[in-house]
Amino acid sequence: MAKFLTNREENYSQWYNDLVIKADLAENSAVRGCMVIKPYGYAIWERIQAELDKKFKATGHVNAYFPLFIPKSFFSREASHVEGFAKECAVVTHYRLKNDHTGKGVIVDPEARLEEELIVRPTSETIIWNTYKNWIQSYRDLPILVNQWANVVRWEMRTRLFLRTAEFLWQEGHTAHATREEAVEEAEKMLNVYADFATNYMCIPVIKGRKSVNERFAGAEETLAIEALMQDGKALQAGTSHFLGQNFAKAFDVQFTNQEGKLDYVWATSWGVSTRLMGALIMAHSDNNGLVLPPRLAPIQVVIVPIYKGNDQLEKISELALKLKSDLENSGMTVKYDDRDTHKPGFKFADYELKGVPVRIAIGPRDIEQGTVEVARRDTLTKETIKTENVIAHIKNLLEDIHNNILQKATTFRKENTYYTDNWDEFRDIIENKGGFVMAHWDGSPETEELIKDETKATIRVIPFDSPDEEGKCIRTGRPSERRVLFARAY
RNA sequence: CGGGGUAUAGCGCAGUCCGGUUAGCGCAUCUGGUUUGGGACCAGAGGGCCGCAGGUUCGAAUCCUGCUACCCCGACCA
Repeated sequence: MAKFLTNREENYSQWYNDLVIKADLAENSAVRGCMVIKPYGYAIWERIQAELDKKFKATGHVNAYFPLFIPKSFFSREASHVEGFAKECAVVTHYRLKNDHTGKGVIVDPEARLEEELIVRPTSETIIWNTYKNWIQSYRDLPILVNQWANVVRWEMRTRLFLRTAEFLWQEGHTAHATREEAVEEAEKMLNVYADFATNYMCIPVIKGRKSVNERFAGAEETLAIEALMQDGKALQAGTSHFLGQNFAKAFDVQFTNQEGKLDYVWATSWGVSTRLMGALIMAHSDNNGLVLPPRLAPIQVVIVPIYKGNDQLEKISELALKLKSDLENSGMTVKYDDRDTHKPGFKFADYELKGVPVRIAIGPRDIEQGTVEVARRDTLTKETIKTENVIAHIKNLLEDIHNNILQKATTFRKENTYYTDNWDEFRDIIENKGGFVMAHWDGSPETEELIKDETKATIRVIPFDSPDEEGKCIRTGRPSERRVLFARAY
């Protein structure tokens, strides 16, 4: 089985690379660091978008679109923001090509230099706050709750499909508020939206918390994040939400008149998730047979494969298959009937397993005779024979079972790979040899975090919200600590 | 951006050291037939500017120079 995939236990990162390609999710393009997201991969992203978009709308947000290009001068307005992104910006300097005078090919027209260079957005805070300045005069104009679905570019040195690409797709929410409290509440609310989505749609349990100063977003006063644990024991940040304070309002002079008639700067948040979630989805659940997709995000939830000899059999089987398909669809499921005659059933079985389709129905002549179908589930790779009249209800329940099982499995895995330690040698041993989350005490200083990072490659993923107050000593320096924080090596 | 590796048919590779028939092999593709309850079999066929651009040579996949992309390891990051 799965003889085309690298074994997960032998070489996890090669397994991941193979899987992305073989499951037809994405491939590298002719442009360095930029991927082509293939139809099946994009279909999963569309499912992610659809569900998140619903949640954004349900929490009062609206979609809009801002430019891809940002004038260079905008970046220098917020000091730490420039510093954070300067090293990875693509810059547009010219607006025209012309024919090369030697005859072949085109060159950049040196006379078409832009007066002000444009930055391809690595994120949109600057252009958006420059715009919000015109939208906001009074407290009556607030809050502004805008999201945009867009692509952004960060010129990464080393890229991996979905996990880190030079161009990626994401959504970025940018909100403006009259009070600090309201903005803080918004940032927390959206983090909860992400956490809920990760858990209940992606079947990935996450730890919510604050980022340390070192890991904070450039320009934020506070960065909140959800962290997920991958099967190789590395952490992956699955969503971030920033409380931006008045930093961008001050940088772009966005003031409003409050109810007391006084001028004040606007309070801001921004929050986002990217196509990196695809990487999380793949790495959290999949196995040596291929993808394992959570039913709520699977583009195809049920596939029906006919097994037949000759057209007579196929006709009978198709009749039942099409009836089942339409009944399942009427019950809200997405179904594909694969009656291609160009591939054998065994090939199709393996192929849909590779692609992570949660449920497969096989119908052969024996089933027609006995009034049954064979139902196989992807997560456990088990099969059972079900009476045809029960199949709709059965599969509806089965999809729920699969959802719960995948989530349960991921939760158990995380539990088994979360360690508590107060001993530095043990800490190093866990990080180096076992991987996983390590809850340990930290003295709260950026210097100590940096030191631990240099020595172990582990960083503080988050300071968890639910980490209880607990007197202790810093794992590295022995200085006093008030609570445990979450350490791990990260993607 | 530093170190290492790779680039030959759609995919995976051999050939490159030591230049010399018509550049091979497996998978995939196409045609015909037999098949179909876990990645089918037999027979035949098609497919190549040897990554790109220069150079050396009577002659270059093979030697030299430059460029580009990908993979692995570091530094940086969602």
